Amino acid sequence: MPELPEVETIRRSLEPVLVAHRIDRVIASPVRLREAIEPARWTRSLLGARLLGLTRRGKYLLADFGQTVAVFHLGMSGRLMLSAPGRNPLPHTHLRLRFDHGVELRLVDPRRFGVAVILDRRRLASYEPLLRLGPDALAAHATAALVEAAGRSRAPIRNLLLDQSVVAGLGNIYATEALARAGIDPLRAARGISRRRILRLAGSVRVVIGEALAAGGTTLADGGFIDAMGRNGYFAVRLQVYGREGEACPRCSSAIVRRALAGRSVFFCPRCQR
DNA sequence: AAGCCAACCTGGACGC
DNA sequence: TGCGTCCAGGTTGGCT
Repeated sequence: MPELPEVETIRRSLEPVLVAHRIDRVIASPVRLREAIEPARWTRSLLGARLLGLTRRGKYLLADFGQTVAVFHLGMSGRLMLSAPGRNPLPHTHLRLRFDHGVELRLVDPRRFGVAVILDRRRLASYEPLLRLGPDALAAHATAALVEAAGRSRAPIRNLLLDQSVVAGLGNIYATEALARAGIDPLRAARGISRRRILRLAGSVRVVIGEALAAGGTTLADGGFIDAMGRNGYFAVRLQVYGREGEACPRCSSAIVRRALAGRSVFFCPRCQR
């Protein structure tokens, strides 16, 4: 579900509410997400700890508690939400962190593809999933990283955009939309695309992510994404091709096509995207 | 050795 | 109503 704009939207909604507050209760379920949650470790590490800051790397959210850092990834169905401690938790609530001003942060993740780990600050730098990430899609050198990787790769350009070790933060929606705006066929081998067009694609990535951020992310019809305050994102109405199989391309009115690529849907206009 | 793909899960939408 | 099938915003490890 959440790609860079959604994770950043969540980060921004949590930051003013939680930073500088201490945790006074931890309720963790020993559930298996991508890695197992260890309740005792969460309690031991976080009880009494003050949240110093919230940062984001790609789709990962990092909560800095000084000694320790909590690392979150929301997978496909994860939500971080704020609620009053007394309210009944939603099904699939795996983690509840109550802060000293009576606000509770809850991690809900039905499909359990997410990540919630507590790391010693010293071990943060050697945490594999973060080590693997390429530059953040919003970082200045993301463009250079994309140009460089595209020059070496025979993979379809859509797959390259999804590869977090090339550029971190893009998922299927924004990769698909960036390709539409750049007028590039998602199935084309990265290496076969001119440098000039890859540069244009890098620009489209930046524009799409920027617009999605301004809209507070993408909430599809199923209502999957909401920020920590329960608000929708409004970028769905601006999607040009994603989820629009059979609809008219906004530029040329040709029917938008859906294909499976690496087991995932990709949408494009066969006329505008070459 | 890069790149495909099944697997990890649940839930919702759809067809019969 | 119910049951089966397909699909979903992500990542990884194993295979070719």
